[in-house]
Amino acid sequence: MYTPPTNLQTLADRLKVLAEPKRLLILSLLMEGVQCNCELGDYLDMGASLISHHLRVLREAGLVDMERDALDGRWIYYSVNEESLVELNEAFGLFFDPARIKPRHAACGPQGNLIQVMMPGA
Amino acid sequence: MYTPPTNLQTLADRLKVLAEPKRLLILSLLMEGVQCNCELGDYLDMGASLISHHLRVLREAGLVDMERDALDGRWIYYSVNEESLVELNEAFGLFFDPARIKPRHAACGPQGNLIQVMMPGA
DNA sequence: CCTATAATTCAACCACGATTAAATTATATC
DNA sequence: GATATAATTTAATCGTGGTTGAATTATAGG
Repeated sequence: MYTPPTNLQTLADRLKVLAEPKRLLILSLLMEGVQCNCELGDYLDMGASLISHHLRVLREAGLVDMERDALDGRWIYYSVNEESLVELNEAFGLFFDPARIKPRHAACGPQGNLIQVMMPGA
Repeated sequence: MYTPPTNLQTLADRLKVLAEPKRLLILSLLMEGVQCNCELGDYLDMGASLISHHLRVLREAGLVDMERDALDGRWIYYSVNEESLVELNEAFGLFFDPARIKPRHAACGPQGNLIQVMMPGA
């Protein structure tokens, strides 16, 4: 059985979290310094419940952190976890590196057989 | 309404194509020089029909190319489209760049009001 | 306590896409 | 033409996850 270079399941999990336009939108806003659910709601035209849902997914993936306001605990501020973003960038860069592309090796089909015919000893 | 830096829908579309472990597996094999459906089947323990499905998705996304064998047209060889992989890498690198993270600006909550109190002219 | 606010959780609905097996296409060989 | 092979397409099933509104939690202030 073929064993891939990196853990594909975890890579796919991370990608799945990000493969959602509204989550990318939220992440983008968080990167630009926007913070709490209420303000996100102003920008995003989504229900607070839906924003909470997406924030939870992002948080469980380790991409964002949350923090209650010290003065008024009703307010929760979200921010992007820089470490996880660095990791993400590295993982993507490694897996989708064009340098990984190797030339074809004709192991099947007539081209593959051709090699057998011309190089019987191989 | 907030306008994100890049087209988030197209970015999400690309991510959605890749957010699938078996497609990542196929892509990984293609990058390592494996070519046709039959051989992929040997490595992947999937039905040919499912492999075809995933290859189609990857092809429609522009990530892989297909080519019929010149000698025996029944065989089809797949390969990774290097250009699209380069683009992908760039797009990911730009969007998930940790340098994009800006410091918080407290526009709401008590912290936000605090600014109003202390700097009424702002 | 009671009310108000910020946010989350819950329950229900719905659509999209992975998966499977059967049918179909395309090509080659006799 | 008839048969075989490589691969795709089709049709049907099924689970996961986005979406919504209502109920719930957590906190603050009178």
